[in-house]
Amino acid sequence: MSADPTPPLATIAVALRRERDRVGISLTELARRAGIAKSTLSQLESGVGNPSVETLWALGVALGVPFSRLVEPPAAAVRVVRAGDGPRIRSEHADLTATLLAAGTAHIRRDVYLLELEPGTVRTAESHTPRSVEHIVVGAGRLRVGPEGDLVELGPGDYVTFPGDAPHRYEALAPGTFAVLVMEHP
Amino acid sequence: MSADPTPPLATIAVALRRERDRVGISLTELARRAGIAKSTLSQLESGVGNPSVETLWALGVALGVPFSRLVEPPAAAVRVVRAGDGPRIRSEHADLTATLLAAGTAHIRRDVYLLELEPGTVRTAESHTPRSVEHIVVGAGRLRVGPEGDLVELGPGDYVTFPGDAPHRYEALAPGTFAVLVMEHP
DNA sequence: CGCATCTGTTCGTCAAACCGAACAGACGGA
DNA sequence: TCCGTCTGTTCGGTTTGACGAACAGATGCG
Repeated sequence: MSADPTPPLATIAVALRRERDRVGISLTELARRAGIAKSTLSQLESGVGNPSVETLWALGVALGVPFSRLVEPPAAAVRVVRAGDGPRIRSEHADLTATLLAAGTAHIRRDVYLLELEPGTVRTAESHTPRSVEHIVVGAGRLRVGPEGDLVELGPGDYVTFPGDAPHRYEALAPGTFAVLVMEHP
Repeated sequence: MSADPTPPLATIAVALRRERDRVGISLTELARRAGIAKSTLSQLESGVGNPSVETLWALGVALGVPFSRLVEPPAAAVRVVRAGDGPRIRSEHADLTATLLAAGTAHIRRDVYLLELEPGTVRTAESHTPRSVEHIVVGAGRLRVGPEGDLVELGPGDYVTFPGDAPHRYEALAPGTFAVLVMEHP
């Protein structure tokens, strides 16, 4: 779990260009939003220069991406898991099934679950590993979810993220509720 | 939005001190291992100064921690993005809106999108960055998606993953189709 | 004590990051 | 065509981050 020994001089250049293209704005516009000189940005995208943290931070904010996305340096076949397929982890406490869709690898700690819940019971999770984060998107039904004291109600298409290392709970409010859960482990 | 507006000037200071204490080495020793002047490190731990990326990167390597641990503020708070909210990237070619929900962090380069599509048009993507991977879970409607020649049809709860660096397409087959897209960038 | 060696700090110098303006090229409208 | 406005680039001038040495304080050993 050591850090990457490659100084991201060139990585920053391509990352800036990639993220800027994603947002779809010009170099001039990005420089204006970030509050930096466009000459500076031009040189950064050209791969020359060693930006200060403040400069790169401002760019990250303007691009709407986390800072690390700009500095961390940068395989698969078609696989389908139909609803109801896949290895299931059934909760013994509540009417809930968690289906592991894609387990993370060493470098990419990422688990994608499909949650299926039925109303009437509450699924509580004490806490996961420190600094873990949960992302949830509801596909159908209604879901009351979140840390104790910060519960929110979600409908189809609603999204919520919250720390996974604090006690939290899931509770379906309508039949046929399902959601996508992306759990990050540090 | 997603990026933190607070410049991590002070965050870096406490992070450096914390990680250095964890390793159990002196300021002088850390400066030597990182190949930077100890005066520079002293000022950084004092909260003054705005280090360059190279400098901070060297410190991250010497400390054996990922770069982002030195700059990212501690934890994630509860954040809700209601359906229809969030910054949208609207396609000009088809009836599709992509909403950026959560950009990835240090080791985990992952963007979570909520895709909303209407039938009748086809959204084609040439290719993203090499080795990128897409994960899709359909929330409602029907979706025909995948690389050219390997298209699959998905209903609510269905899941598919495929390489993102090859030409692929999205096509809604029913009104009100939406899906969760998790895109990984290497 | 006297000296060595560590701790982290402060100071002067230099290279470089940053800025602003001036620049050439592309595109669109009158 | 001519003008206006966008694109991104390159060029001096100013600001500042990084360096190395000199510094005071703490600890240890003969």
